[in-house]
Amino acid sequence: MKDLKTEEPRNIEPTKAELEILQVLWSFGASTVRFVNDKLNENREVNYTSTLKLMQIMADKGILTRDESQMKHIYHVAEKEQKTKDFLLEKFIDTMYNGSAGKLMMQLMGNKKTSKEDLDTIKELLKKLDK
Amino acid sequence: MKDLKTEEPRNIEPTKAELEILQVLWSFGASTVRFVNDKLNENREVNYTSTLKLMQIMADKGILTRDESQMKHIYHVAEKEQKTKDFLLEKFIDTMYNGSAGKLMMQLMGNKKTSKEDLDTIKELLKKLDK
DNA sequence: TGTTTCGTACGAAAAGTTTCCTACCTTTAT
DNA sequence: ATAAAGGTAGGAAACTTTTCGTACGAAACA
Repeated sequence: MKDLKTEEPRNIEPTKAELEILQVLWSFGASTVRFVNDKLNENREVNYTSTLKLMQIMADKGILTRDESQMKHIYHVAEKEQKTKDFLLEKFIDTMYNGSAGKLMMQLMGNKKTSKEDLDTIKELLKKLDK
Repeated sequence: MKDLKTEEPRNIEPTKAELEILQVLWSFGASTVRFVNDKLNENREVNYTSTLKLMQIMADKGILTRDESQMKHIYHVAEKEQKTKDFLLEKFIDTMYNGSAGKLMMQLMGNKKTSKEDLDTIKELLKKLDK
């Protein structure tokens, strides 16, 4: 058995179901299992104990930490949201665009999903960066 | 063997291992299993029959088609590369940025991975789009 | 011609992920 | 005080994905 307590906080790739949970915690902050499960059930049916189990596993992996001082444990995301998103974005760019963020940009620009507002936002950002 | 021929060509989400194979085919074009397996083995050890099996499964799912006229079957990607990438990018944006391409853009701009060249490319594109 | 090499096909094992049943404890309401 | 409601914990089942062993046919070659 590996001693998980001493493991380095290597970046872990969350599974699909884990990502759903992270999204809830990112949006609403530290929460109980009940709260997360309710949120998940707005989209699809999940049994309470399934969510509990998953969050326990995530705590074991170090993705979440929890406050057990109360009966209703409160789960926190261990890493900063931005750090995890940076990591996942980088992986996505690596696998999909051979590591070239520029290629991704270009795809975004030619994408219906990218609105005029998005483009304006970019122009603003570019101006700032130029200074 | 199940009759998969009548399946609708719904968008399928490739698994991780399937994506690796798609990347080889996207880069090098239609290939034999041997070729794909050799490429994969440049990164990690995989048994030939594992790759074969996976590509057969992908053909069953409709992700790949194959030319069986020769003994060495040639596998082709069924969908246009861009179509699959659009689909996967959209899913990524949905789960990571609540569907906002702009948010992704902003993250990219603040990202170390985005080089000056990338930014210049964007400026060029923006100019073209303005016309 | 025989043997070695290289290919496909198939099934099942192995590994990874997700779901939920059951047990049991604490809090709340009757 | 008891029942009901709601909480955690653990293990196993179910499902998905990945890997590979085995069988066997075709091609290459000695």
